[in-house]
Amino acid sequence: MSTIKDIANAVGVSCTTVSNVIHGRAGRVSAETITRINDTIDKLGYVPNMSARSLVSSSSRVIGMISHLTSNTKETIIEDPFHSAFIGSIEKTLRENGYYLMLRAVETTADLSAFLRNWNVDGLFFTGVFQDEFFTTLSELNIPIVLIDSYVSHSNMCNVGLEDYKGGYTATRYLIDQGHSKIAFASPTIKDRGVVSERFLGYKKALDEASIPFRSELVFEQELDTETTIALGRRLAEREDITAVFATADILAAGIMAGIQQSGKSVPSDISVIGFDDINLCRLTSPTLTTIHQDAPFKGKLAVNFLIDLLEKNSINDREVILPIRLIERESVKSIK
Amino acid sequence: MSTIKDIANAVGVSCTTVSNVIHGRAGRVSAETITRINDTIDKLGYVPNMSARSLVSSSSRVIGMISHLTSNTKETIIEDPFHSAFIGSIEKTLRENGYYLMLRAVETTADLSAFLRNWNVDGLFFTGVFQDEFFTTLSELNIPIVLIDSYVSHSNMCNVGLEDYKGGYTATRYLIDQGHSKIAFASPTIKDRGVVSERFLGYKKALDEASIPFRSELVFEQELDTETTIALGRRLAEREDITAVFATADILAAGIMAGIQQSGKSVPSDISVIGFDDINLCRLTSPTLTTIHQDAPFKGKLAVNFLIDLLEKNSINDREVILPIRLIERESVKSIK
DNA sequence: TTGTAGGCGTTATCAG
DNA sequence: CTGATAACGCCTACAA
Repeated sequence: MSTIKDIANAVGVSCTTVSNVIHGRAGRVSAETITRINDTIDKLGYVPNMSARSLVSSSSRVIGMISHLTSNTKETIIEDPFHSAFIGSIEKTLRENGYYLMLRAVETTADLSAFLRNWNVDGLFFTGVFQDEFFTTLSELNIPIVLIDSYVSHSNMCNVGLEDYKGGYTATRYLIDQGHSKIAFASPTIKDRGVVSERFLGYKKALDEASIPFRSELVFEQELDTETTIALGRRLAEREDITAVFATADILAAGIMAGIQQSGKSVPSDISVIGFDDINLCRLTSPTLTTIHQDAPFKGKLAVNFLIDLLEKNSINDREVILPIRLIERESVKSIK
Repeated sequence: MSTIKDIANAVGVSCTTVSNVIHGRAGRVSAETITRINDTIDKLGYVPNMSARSLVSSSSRVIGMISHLTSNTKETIIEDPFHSAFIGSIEKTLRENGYYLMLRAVETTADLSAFLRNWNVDGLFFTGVFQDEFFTTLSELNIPIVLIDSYVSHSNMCNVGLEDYKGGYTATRYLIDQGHSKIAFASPTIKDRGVVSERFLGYKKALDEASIPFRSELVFEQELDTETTIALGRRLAEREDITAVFATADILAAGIMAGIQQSGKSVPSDISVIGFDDINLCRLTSPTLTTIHQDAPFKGKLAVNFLIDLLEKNSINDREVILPIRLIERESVKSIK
């Protein structure tokens, strides 16, 4: 547990000099002292005490990845298979830039700001933020924030998003092009100005363009747990007025597909299914799942780069990146032209 | 950003008294002062500066969840769908007990100990530790450590594991009971004294008990990425000397199943498949996947409870918990008796 | 080129 | 019951 003082004593210089060397303020120290100090640092195995640094500098190099717990959401973001896909790439990039990642779930805005002040948190990642009280708190926070998959914007935040509208449109349009017109829409709760609502608007747009009347009874808002999604598949299988389903998440699509199949019907012969995200699962189901692809690890990487630019006060060219989607044709959609 | 000093000034007492109240050392403070201080704390929105606490106490309430990066493992544990399942429950329980969770990937033991000293880390979670140099470092660490899924033990660590041997045995025995004798074993690299090797031993034991000779050409060690697992399924489908496969992970089993099906063969008619873990995916494939169940969130919860007991110096009844497995029969195994 | 000194917010010791 | 005071490790004016 050696400290700067130990190094200073060992070398026979003052703490200031050691500190200067550690921070690369080479101009003020003789070359010889620098090497002697560096050697001693290695020999004694000195590592900085971040608490002490944090205390004196009011910043910590701690980045929070926040998961907003709502009353009906007991799961944290971390458990969601899609989001966990990019947390690894976030940790990696942060680490390579000298930052540390804390995972934290919060229920209230008070929880959040307490957490931030507890640790002098330097920056934040947030996913799926809506235009609500929470967002207001965030916008007053005065630390760099990168929003992922959120349709809100503010001058001191950056956004990494996806062509959700286009994705919804593309999926639906594809089904229409294959001859479908009785197309169900399945998703979690459609909250205003969120990822899902954008995809929903895309769905409606495609219908509209093809002069297919929108029917609200074909919209199914569901939880994403496996039981519920399979049950939905069963219900869908019984209806005569549906030939295709657009599900806004692959796990939902897979559950629906399983439910349909368990009802003795077939995908895509009886009902076609298209998903969203292109997670690994898509290639493991039978039939394989046609879906809208997005690059989750890349999303994570972009988010970190944004945050690091903000933290290091680099100039930001844009405040927002919207990643492209693309259709991946597999086997779960049948042409009925 | 109010501090203890601010509170002290506002109330007209000393920092010491405020600190005493904050830490519930009620005996030394008058009831009236206590309420006045608490009121002011609420009014001013005081939250403790953890860096300052950490600095003076050499402990931080930070718990590290460490992911060991090896040269051939670029992925961090966090990306693994099975492990990410319990990280949420770990964060939750830690938080409820006043701890904070840092995620960190390390390559070397030096990385690890630097990290620990950077933050005065109070405790650690580790998964899949082997009897190697890394373990030696861990055992000299002198902070509470909880090992998950690791077949090494040490006096200052606790273990949360699973009946892996029994799981391997049960899966294989089940296949045998269904009339199979040409049973392949598929897994990631079998490292000595690891989860996989235990399951492998269980597999061999079951074969042995049934007087089925072990054939090393039926052992397939593979990476777990989707491409590779599907390719393995294809290879397996071409062989005449296999009627069943035991895969040590559901994602592997699912990939194999997909590969078999994509080769035009059928599961379970041509080849039976049994997995391990019982993740959600098992109910989404077609046929649904017969597997060995384990309770991942519960594993996480146990691990945290262990760690908290160690941290708070509660007496530990056992240093080790081995969670039970059980067979879940679904549709991917066919009786050929 | 190097050193001194004060302070970041908190806790603990000891004295009143 | 309450209050000074020193210390944790580090940083940064400012001084030499």
